[in-house]
Amino acid sequence: MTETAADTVMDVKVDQTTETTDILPNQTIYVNNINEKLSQKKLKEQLYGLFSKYGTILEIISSKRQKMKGQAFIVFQDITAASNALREMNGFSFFDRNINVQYSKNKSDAVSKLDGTYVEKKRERETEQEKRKAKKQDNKKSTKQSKTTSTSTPSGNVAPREAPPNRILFVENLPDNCQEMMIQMLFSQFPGFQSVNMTTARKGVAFVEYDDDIKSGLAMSHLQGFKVTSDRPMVISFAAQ
DNA sequence: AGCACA
Repeated sequence: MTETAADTVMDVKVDQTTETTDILPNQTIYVNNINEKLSQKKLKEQLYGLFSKYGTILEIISSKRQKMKGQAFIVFQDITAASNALREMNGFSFFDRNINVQYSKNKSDAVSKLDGTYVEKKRERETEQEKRKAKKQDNKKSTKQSKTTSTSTPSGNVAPREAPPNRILFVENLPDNCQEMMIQMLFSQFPGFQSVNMTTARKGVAFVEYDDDIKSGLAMSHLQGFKVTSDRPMVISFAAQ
């Protein structure tokens, strides 16, 4: 009796988890497929009642515009609250509709204002009507202005750097008297924390290492703009490769 | 279906 290994069939259960992982975690959740019969006031009341158990809700945004009907943004204070709400409430039957819950694509203004990263408005604030007309004029622009003047960075205007996700965070705009222990206490409260490195060569910056770039991103979203001192919001970016 | 905050 010889069993050939070729006869053993691997019974692989194909788990087609249809997770919407195309959007990064966000402390704001985007809800759609909401019954459009609800008035704005009633809608917000109901959403508050349903979602406040997951954590502090900073704000609920909904609009009566046709484009925005049946949708709402629920801004949580914590990303974990948003995650739990998403997990539990996606597909929930709400006034005879199964609501769809995702992370918001964008950061809410309410969050940016708390972060200190809120930028008032773009210079050219285009209404949606103007956008349509300007659409045709959307030709090539000289992309050579992408150099940011980062020679000297004033303490109030440091912007996070554009970099792909990295498990190591680059933290800057820290006050001079900021010590490594202080940074560790802040960042170690988030899962996956590994270490802090502050080089004496550059003051006011630190590198914080996590298990992976998901964990580091989560910590960043929590601590972005955190003011170690009242005039110094820390600026966090993914470290350069 | 549809990602805004005036």
